[in-house]
Amino acid sequence: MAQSDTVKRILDAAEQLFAEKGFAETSLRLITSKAGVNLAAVNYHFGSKKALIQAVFVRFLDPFVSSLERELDLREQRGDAAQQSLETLLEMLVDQALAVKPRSGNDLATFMRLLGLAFSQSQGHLRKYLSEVYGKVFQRYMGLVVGAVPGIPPQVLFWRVHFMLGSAAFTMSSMKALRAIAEAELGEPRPVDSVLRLMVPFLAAGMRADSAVAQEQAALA
Amino acid sequence: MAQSDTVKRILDAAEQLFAEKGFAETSLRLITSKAGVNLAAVNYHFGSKKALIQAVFVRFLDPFVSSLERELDLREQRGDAAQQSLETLLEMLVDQALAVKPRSGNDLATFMRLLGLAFSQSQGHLRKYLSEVYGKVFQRYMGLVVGAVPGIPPQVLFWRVHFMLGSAAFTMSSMKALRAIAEAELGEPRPVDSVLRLMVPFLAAGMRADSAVAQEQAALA
DNA sequence: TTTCGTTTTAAACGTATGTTTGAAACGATT
DNA sequence: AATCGTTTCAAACATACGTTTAAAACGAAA
Repeated sequence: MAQSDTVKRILDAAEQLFAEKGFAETSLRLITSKAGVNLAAVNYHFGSKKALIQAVFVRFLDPFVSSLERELDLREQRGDAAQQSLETLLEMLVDQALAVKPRSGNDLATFMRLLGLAFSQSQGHLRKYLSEVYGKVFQRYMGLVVGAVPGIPPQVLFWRVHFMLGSAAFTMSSMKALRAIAEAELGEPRPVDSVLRLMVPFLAAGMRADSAVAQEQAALA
Repeated sequence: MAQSDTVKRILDAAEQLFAEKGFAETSLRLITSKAGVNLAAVNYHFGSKKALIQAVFVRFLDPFVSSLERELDLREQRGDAAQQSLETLLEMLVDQALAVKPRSGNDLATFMRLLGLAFSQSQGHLRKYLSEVYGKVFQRYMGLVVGAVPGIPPQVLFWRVHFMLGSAAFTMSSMKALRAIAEAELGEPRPVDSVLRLMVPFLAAGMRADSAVAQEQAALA
């Protein structure tokens, strides 16, 4: 009883602090004091700070990836998997992200920020771990994305996928700061989920940009 | 004589190491030992590590921003400033970046990575400093970009600009790793400058995506 | 109530960091 | 050759971190 409670308190505190300050900038002392547990509890229950970081990601990524996988299965057995439009595929991702039911004191912005951090701030160990655990689903999804953009050479497609990834990762990891700027400049900012949906047509249009032009651009170095 | 030499050696070492490992992960001891100078030299010549980071950025950003500003002046007095196409504006940025003459042992990838780090890894002090020093040019350029995409509501434009920024920042700061992956998957990877040019049509198409669709997407929350 | 594995605790350990110090070396000027 | 401001240097300082330790507290089972 006490065990799972301490573990949960640590995970909650770590999740929130990581999202606010990043990994390296968040010390175990800060985490444990916010969680109201002893400093040594992290090493006792998780083994190390690195393992704690991984545990935080597993806890919030597992439901997301599971539900994404279920949705992929569903669409595959409906037989329309191969003919998904790019927009539909991107919307699916947004919907799955929005569908993850938030825990107490843990809003969508926190989820988004962690997702962004996973790419932008991840130390070697995290990137390796995440690609081991979730790489298969990621590649399955990316295969569909690639299939939805016909007529683009593989080399160009590779980079465009990562342009897309970068746009999403940066936006999500800077979501809080960007919404603050938007509020100062334009008044009441969009809700987080609305920003996510705004990305869909932007990314889809970029993926579909004329590839002949792209090749030409890139050639005249 | 000895003075400027030590300063330059420190800046060179710091620039390269920052680009390789990031700011927090690069210690002063590593920098000074690579530079072949005494540890205390950094605090003597720059005052602090933060000031050193700023100095590194000033040294490589100044020529870039100056030449960008000259180009903006040129186009403005030619009178075609207001009617620049988005592609032309983006190409201008790429060309200016490519035109910065590399110092010894300092290639384009290093420059790109630092530029990416300026957005993705910047601590508070750096972001604040950079926006103080270069904010005006940045806004001037962004004004042209916004002007080149008519018919998009300001709220949507705001977010698309940052989608663009994110794509560029992420790609540049991960350039080395991504090129390594591209090599493993697709053989001989594109040169760095070619990747930059590949971004232009992708970003331009995203910026011009149908905004009615975008609004609609964002509305059905 | 005693026992025994689990969990919590306060304290210390070892290491790494940025910074400061005070003396030594240097180099141009007088 | 003596002087004096500048620069270099080895060493120490102060602090923060992740981790380990050993004893204490706990809680269910015997």
